[in-house]
Amino acid sequence: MADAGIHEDFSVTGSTKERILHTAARLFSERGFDNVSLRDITTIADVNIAAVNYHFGSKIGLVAYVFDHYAAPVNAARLKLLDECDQKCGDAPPAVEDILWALLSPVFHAPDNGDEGRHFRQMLGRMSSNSNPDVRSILFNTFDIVSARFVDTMSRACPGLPKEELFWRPTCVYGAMMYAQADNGRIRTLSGNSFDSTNMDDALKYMIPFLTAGFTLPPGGKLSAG
Amino acid sequence: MADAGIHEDFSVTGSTKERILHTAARLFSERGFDNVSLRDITTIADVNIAAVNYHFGSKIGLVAYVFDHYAAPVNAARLKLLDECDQKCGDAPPAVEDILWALLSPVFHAPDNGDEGRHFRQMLGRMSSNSNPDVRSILFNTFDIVSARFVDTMSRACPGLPKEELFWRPTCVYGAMMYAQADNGRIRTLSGNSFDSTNMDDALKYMIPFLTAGFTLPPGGKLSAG
DNA sequence: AAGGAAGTGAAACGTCTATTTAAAACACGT
DNA sequence: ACGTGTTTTAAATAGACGTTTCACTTCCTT
Repeated sequence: MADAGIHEDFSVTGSTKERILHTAARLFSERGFDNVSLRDITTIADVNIAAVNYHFGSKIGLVAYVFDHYAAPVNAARLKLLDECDQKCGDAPPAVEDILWALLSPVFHAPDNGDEGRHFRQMLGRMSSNSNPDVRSILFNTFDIVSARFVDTMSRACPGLPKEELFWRPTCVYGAMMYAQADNGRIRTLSGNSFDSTNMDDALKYMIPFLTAGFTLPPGGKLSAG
Repeated sequence: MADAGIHEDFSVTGSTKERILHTAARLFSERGFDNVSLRDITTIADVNIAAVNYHFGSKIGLVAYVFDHYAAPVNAARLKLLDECDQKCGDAPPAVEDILWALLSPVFHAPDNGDEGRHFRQMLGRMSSNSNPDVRSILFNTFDIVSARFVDTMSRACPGLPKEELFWRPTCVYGAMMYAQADNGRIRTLSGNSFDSTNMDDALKYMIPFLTAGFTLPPGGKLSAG
């Protein structure tokens, strides 16, 4: 019913509910939560605005559904990999690098996901610092279990690490992860944009050694070799 | 003129322009840009709503002013410290740890700033992933010079580092910095909240060794000592 | 003291927002 | 073909938003 001239080149196929879901994921990934209106979504999805409240209850219900839809398989993969970290090492401490891989690879190394994976990553990065209480509780509920599991496994990988370190080191990890996901282009222009900074295999290849080096530092500490 | 009953316990003293400035900084730091209305600000600041457009032109003019007001001394301090990095080492490469200190300490290590420093940090963390084009250009204009200088100095500290590394490593640094600044409480509850995670001396104490370890890694690389 | 700029005040502007209503269209088992 | 539950539609609702207008007061200069 809407003017065909303003249709985007992204797919707006499938059922009404699916079109809303995919369009919402794309717009949330580009503009965050507050800068996307239901009218934006329903216009591009070529759907009546009342359909959102019919299928998802409210705008916050929509974003909760979108989050769960994309986060569920990611979290499942993370927990599976964290399980393997524990099994692989027996009674010995698990490997820091494996734990970081378990946390990062399910989000970054998903070339098979195509646009969907990228939309979820950017949406996450965009909303990770949103202050809306409803958005915050969705984020907490979605990632609390795997975050707690990550810190727990990491504390066993680094026995004797004081709790201050177990706060600031994961803070560095989560910050780096979120910032890389949002891909807001701040750093790209400063470091020469002649290469593909959207290659998420590179994100893993370069970030995991970086974060591993920080996390394997002795408590409080300086590196032995300068 | 507004009802005295809803006054906050923060200071709402000074001129009209100052009251708007300080109240805006506080609210932006707590709720970001989109979730703060001019009516929120002017109600708490006990000021007529028209005063914002009179003194600052528009809402985006206000946030630009607030940013510049707080960022200018921080950026000056950063550039001064980066200059000292270069001078100290002569022709030899500057030290990675010193460069990170130059970037981080002016924001984190400012106990003398009190509430103002904290408001600026959180505001920065909250808005670093905002997608509003006007907000983005304010961020770019405010921090581009010092960011470019940071990457440049770091590239001389790490000669031979490929440009992919000069993208992903600063991404980790900026991400960790922004996430720590926003202080959204995600990690705190997971690592035992029995200590003071708002101590910004700790932020420097623990984050700089972490990030230094990552940045001093050989290109592409594994650490020599496991 | 007079004049003029600077600042403040109450009220309204038009636009956008999420949400709701109720009627119409559809799908489908009987 | 009929009736029933589900989905889609157009229209309207109430409220929040940034911004503007203009009359009023305050303050400083001459």
